[in-house]
Amino acid sequence: MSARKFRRLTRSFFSRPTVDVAPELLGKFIVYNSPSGRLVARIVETEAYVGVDDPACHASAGRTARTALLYGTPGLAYIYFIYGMYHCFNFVTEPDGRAAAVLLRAAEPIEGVDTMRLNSPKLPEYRLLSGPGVFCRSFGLTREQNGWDLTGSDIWVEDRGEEVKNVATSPRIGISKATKRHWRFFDADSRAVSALSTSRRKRKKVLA
DNA sequence: TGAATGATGCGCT
DNA sequence: GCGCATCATTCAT
Repeated sequence: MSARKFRRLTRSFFSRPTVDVAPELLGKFIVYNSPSGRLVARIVETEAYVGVDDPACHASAGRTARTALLYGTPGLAYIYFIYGMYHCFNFVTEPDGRAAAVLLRAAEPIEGVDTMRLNSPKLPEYRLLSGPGVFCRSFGLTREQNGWDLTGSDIWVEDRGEEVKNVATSPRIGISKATKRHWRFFDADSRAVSALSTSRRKRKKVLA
């Protein structure tokens, strides 16, 4: 039960090609020592945003004050504000100089469910972290945590030796560019995976 | 049950 | 000004 036996991901894990890092984050556990207690979640859905040549990646618009983080140290958090009310959480990837990141789209609540419920009332437990905006809201992550080191002592990622049996891919969600790239990765056996309501219902039927 | 839309603020042209 | 890596609610069927 001790967290001691779990292997924490180091910076070298993130300092690799983004399309390798994104699927490998599935089944890993993100741990956050939040002000309201320890939060743990199992990652079940990610997306790769691969550098200046990926039209969907923020870095494709060029290096700006906001995107400078993407070009820097891998293993940092890139958190941005979107649609006037939500935040999206990313793991910065690839070596210094290459601007890329992995968006965390969905996870399963493991510890700190009561805190998540306070942040996202009305949601059933399995949907508390189902979607990038909802994940940040339930975890209490905002731009205040932008640039935090994800290999530090406040927030980190653990490999608990669990395999994800069925990794599925699809085009990335909510973007209008580069939709041919199937750079969304998810655990096909998790009901916490985000999706448009239609496909989610179909998924539940298949699983039932 | 599925499609459409309103909320709401900021970064960039 | 416009568009945005979203979500919850409303509306049509």
